[in-house]
Amino acid sequence: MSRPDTPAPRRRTKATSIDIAHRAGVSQATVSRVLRGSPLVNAETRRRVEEAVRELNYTVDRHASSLRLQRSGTLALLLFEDPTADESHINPFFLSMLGSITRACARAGQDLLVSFQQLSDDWHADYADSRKADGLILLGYGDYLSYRGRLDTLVEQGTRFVRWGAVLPDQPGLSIGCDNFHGGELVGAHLAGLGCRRVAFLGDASSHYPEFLDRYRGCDAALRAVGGAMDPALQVDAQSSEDDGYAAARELLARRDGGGAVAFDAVFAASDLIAIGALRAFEEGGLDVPGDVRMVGFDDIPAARFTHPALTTVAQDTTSAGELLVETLLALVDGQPAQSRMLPAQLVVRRSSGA
Amino acid sequence: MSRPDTPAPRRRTKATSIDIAHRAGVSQATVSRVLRGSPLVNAETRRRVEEAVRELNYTVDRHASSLRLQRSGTLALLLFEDPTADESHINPFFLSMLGSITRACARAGQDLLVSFQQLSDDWHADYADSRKADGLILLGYGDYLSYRGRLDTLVEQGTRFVRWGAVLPDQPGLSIGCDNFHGGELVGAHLAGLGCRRVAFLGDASSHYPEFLDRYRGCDAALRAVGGAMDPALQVDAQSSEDDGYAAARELLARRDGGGAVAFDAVFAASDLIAIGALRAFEEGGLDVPGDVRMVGFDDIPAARFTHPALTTVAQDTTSAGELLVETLLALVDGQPAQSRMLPAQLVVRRSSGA
DNA sequence: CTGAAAGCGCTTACAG
DNA sequence: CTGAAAGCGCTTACAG
Repeated sequence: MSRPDTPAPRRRTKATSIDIAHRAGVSQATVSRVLRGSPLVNAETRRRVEEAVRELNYTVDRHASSLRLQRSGTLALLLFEDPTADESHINPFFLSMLGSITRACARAGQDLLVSFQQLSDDWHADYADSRKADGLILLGYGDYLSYRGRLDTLVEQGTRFVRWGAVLPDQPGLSIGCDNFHGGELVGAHLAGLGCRRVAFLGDASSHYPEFLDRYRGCDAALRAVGGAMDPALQVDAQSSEDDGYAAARELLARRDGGGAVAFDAVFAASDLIAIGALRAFEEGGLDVPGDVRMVGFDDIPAARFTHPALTTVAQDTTSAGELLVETLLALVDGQPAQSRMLPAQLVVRRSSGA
Repeated sequence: MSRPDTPAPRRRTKATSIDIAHRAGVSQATVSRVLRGSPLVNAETRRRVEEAVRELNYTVDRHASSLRLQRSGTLALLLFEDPTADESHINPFFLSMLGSITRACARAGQDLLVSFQQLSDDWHADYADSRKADGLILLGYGDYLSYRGRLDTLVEQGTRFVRWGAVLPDQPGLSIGCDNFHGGELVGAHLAGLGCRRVAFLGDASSHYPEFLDRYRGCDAALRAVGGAMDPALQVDAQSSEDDGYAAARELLARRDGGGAVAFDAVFAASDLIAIGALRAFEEGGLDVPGDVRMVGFDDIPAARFTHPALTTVAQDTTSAGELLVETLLALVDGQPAQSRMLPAQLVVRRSSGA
């Protein structure tokens, strides 16, 4: 613990490139060159500067650098939430996207600013305009048609952004998304193979929610291949929460038992959270899964392995998704060509479908 | 789609305060005063400036502002991970902390930089020194003794930081944590009340992992109150993953059936993830929970509701935790008094303890 | 290969 | 109440 007799360092005041320059006996410009890896620096000079940098524990001031470069080295992740969502819970699927995006940013040497937004907030102004971030990653459920206009504004303003969601033909900006149609097909084919023909769908299936709609259509296509089809009487709206799923399943039971008298032998829930809510409603209603009804979800959130019975679902590759989102956004920021992309979906069979 | 005949805006070049000044017919300094809410501005002047700001969709450039103010308005969350952890999965408990911290930052008007770190990385340099953030929030499991030295360095350098974890007496910097000892007591009292006297503990219970150690000791204290005690022969190391829990439970079974011949009537898993792994091991081993063994976890992660049987556990108040972490860190950054704090723990009884 | 200088876009003490 | 000016800490074209 004895102090060596080096001059007492002035704490609190961080070293600047000028301090380094003095110490290394060069100009401040040369320090900057070394730090930015310029090739026009003599090897010995470089060595001296690097030594001083190490001794003073110097790091480039990011604000000064960003101001000068007009580039922040930072990406922002805006996670949109349903304003009705429970304060403390975020859809686990997005949480795992957040994890993979964070990792992808780290690998790409980018910092990541994370923010939860209400769809109603004034987000575009905040991030891109103030140059806090070079580009935006947009993530979240929500009514697509209601925020589409915002995307147009973003494009108009020249903001660089990539969206996670349905990959649609005439869409503003770029999107990375799961191949939801094929995911739906996998579900439909799986259920059809098990003899199901009356597949209920829990989830909005309109152009307001294009991801869900694609899942619905994919399932429909697979049923049609065996002479069946989805029945609109078996579709009940639900957005994304467990409670939505619970309510939707109750509604489905009411239709079956009420005047509607519609029968179903399987349920395709548009998300795992919806499926979990539905599972609860069925358990309360005395319906056995998969005995009486087979159940399939979508997303493969961690909890899907632990539901009772364990949930058959469609996994989206969140690791690749995060990488692709970051990669695509950086291409955009660098003015390089970039395009929307769809990622493969994969069926994960567990007990709830009784396969 | 027809363009109104407004002059074609020059895109790409964001407006600066000088543009606003020209438009409002004032000096650039006055624009800055208005934007920072200075009281020394005439009401009419203020109005004109605000109008120009709106018209040009102006936002203050954060880098310039931060450079001048020597303050970034940004906090950084460093999430440490076990280097051995599965790439794609983060402990759900930390994910929910992340959620609450993000919200707390938003409420406090702070931006949040999120980064995953290995305990071995050179993190302190990166964030505080480069002034990317005004302060750090440190989150994560890991061997406390092995990173303690880093905390000392942080303190020495005058870095502002708050740590989530065990609140220890002689600790460098401030910590916010759950009252782990009391959490353990709740578990011990609950199990004792159900007649258990032989409680196994799955988790490291050394000063390397002070949070787990406190949980262990709390449970021990509660058992002692009824004339029992924890038995070191029933403690098996496990860090935090499900696989650790699985392995630890297997080891426990081996001890019971092998030369050790140690009996147990309950298991207290140091985390829910460990409990979930143990549940799997017991199911494979043909042990019924809670019939043969009662099981209690810690954290109340979302999946705890869905395990089979549903997991009795100790909930930590992540919402308050996030708020307190941010609040405390901001006090530190502002040079105001701040202190370490413990948050209450709450027992959540579900089926796995057979209560 | 290196240095002196301009300038990125702000904020605020200073002078009126 | 307002403006002119200095300066936050960098990066890089320019001139040698």
